[in-house]
Amino acid sequence: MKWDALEEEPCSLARTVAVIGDRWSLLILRECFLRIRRFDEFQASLEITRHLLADRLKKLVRFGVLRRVPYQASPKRYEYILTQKGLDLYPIIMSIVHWGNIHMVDSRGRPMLHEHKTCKKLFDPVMICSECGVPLTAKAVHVHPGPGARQSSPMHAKAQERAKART
Amino acid sequence: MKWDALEEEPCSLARTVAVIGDRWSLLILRECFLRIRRFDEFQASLEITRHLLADRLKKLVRFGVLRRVPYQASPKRYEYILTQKGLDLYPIIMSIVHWGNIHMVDSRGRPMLHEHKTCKKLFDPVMICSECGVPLTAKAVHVHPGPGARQSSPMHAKAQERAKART
DNA sequence: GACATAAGTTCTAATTTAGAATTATATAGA
DNA sequence: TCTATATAATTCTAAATTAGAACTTATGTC
Repeated sequence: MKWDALEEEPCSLARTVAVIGDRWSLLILRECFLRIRRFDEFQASLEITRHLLADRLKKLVRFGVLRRVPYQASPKRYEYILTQKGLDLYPIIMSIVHWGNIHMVDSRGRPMLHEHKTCKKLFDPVMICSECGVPLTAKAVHVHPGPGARQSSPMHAKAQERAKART
Repeated sequence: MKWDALEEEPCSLARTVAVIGDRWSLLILRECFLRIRRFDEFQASLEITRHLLADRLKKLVRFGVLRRVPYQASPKRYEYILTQKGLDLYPIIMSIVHWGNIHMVDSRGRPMLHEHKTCKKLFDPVMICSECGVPLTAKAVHVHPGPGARQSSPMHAKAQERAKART
């Protein structure tokens, strides 16, 4: 499957993966949320080649996640700032960081702590149901095809049957 | 930067990206949460080459996200099931799907709908603060270095100063 | 005996990424 | 004027990764 095909898949995960599903994009976005904005700043804090950095920034701009904004007229210089669409990636970034905090830290402990300005406490993110407020687990969620669904493959259906039989 | 270096970074995001930060791993995990377990089922529902699928499954097993379990003795056959560490990826998957639902769907609408078995309603995931329960936004969070932190680079510090000046 | 199933492995060609060097445009100083 | 610096890239070659197809192994079935 080509990258371009991913964008067209009738699947919200696949389409999001087309935007952020490579390691550099996620690391660049981490920097964005840490207030990094300029080409050379990204390049200094990530050990990314200039080539790839230019490419990924272009991609993120094309998808509307970043906006390329002039900050100086002569010579023309630009910085890359998060759009609302980009800011909306925050739960993804936070849940990735949180999983790493739980499952990937070494003996020295967490590299970063998060403080909620609203309540002034160190916190972890918790994902809840918008309707009843209960924390979500995979087993408590049932998936239905929506209006944008595609027929699932025969093998997929077969696997679903086996899954049901297991329950 | 090599993939192996990512795992060693003093950053929970980078370390998680080392595990799930490529498109195939995320798509494979999507299938896992949809109850797909067997090699040929993965291969049929994703248009992945057998080569890469074998490679990625091995990686996910190595990281403890999947477990390779025999389901038939002769000939020996295995299936791949999520460990608790793997199940804990659910908030990441859900937040990725949700962002796609908001920002990437076409006119036909969402490919999938989620029903919460607990309250029996269609829902969206919401990320809240573990301490005060308020929904999280990037701007309401302040980041501190934790015990596992590394000194940030001079350029990073410079960028942070500029960020402060902007506020 | 021929064919089918499941879970891979192996091979070559195409694509992507790494790493270093170079370009473009303008400012600042000797 | 000449030289050096800053910022944001682009270009080049070599190395690594991925795509796509064919092959392997160990049964079980018609």
